[in-house]
Amino acid sequence: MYSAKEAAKITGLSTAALRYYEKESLLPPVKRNDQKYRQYTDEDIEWIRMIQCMRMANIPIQSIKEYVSLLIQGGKTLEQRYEMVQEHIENIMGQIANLQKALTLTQSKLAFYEKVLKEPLRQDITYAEEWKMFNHGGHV
Amino acid sequence: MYSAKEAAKITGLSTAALRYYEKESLLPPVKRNDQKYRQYTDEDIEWIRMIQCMRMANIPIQSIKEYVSLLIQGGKTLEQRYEMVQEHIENIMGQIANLQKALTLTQSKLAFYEKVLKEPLRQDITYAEEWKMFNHGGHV
DNA sequence: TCTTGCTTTGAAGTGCGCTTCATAGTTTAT
DNA sequence: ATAAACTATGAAGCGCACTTCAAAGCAAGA
Repeated sequence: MYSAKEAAKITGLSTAALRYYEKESLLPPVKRNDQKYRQYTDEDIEWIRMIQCMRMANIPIQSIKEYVSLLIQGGKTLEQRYEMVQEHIENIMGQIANLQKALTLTQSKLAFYEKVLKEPLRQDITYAEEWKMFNHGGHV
Repeated sequence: MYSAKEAAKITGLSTAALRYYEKESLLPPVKRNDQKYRQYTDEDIEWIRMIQCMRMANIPIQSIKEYVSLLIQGGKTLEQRYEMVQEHIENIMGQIANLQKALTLTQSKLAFYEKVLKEPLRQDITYAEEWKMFNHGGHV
């Protein structure tokens, strides 16, 4: 059992974010003690970690909410969850592909700068020249 | 020379977004014709593609603005740009790492669902059981 | 007792990256 | 001549994911 502050520390989220997630039904209602203070269980913490994993994949709160709703409804929603998870995977792979593209381009930019920095005479290059040279390498 | 609408079509951005970028100094002031209408050159289009590449890497507008500012100032800012680009690369690699992590977990989730779907007797699994089984596989 | 520190709540505020609106001027087609 | 289609501007609005605020309750230590 963890207090709000402890749960926040463990997960790296703010107590406000935890309350927000609960309010948005991203996690089931957290148990309270006599003083109405939240008492996060290990299960709650794991649940939060699952949410963090989904957020890390930039899955919107609303989609997580839908997934969690199905999860709570149980076994009969298995196929829907299966399809959702498939979509998530495709989404993540798309994001990775975009980032890889940007990474490749940015790395070639870095290589370009390295080259120019090694040639002191060329450091008076203008931005007009730069992007011409850079684009010649095939931008986007 | 392209009209606002043409530039929008070519880049896939809205004309409003193009004006917004210009307003925020993400691209140098675009030339106008007699009627004050914008006339995007091929260079402008390339510049916009560079911005799109950076946005694809989730680089915030403000950072792009700073980079562009240095770019326009020219050669003497080369080292600063070099450092910025290095930071961008690290940032992108970090994002990819996070997504890979999320992808791996999501794929193991999918595998779990596939397995359960192949065992009709187990489809009455509850969410409590599910995450126990799933977490046992090592969540996050 | 009184302060410090934890907690609660709903409501309002924030920052980002645009989008939409309202108003107005210009060009083209019918 | 008139309507349709394009452009311009500043300002306001929006969706998202939280954060911050304001007011209040409870608990332990000086």
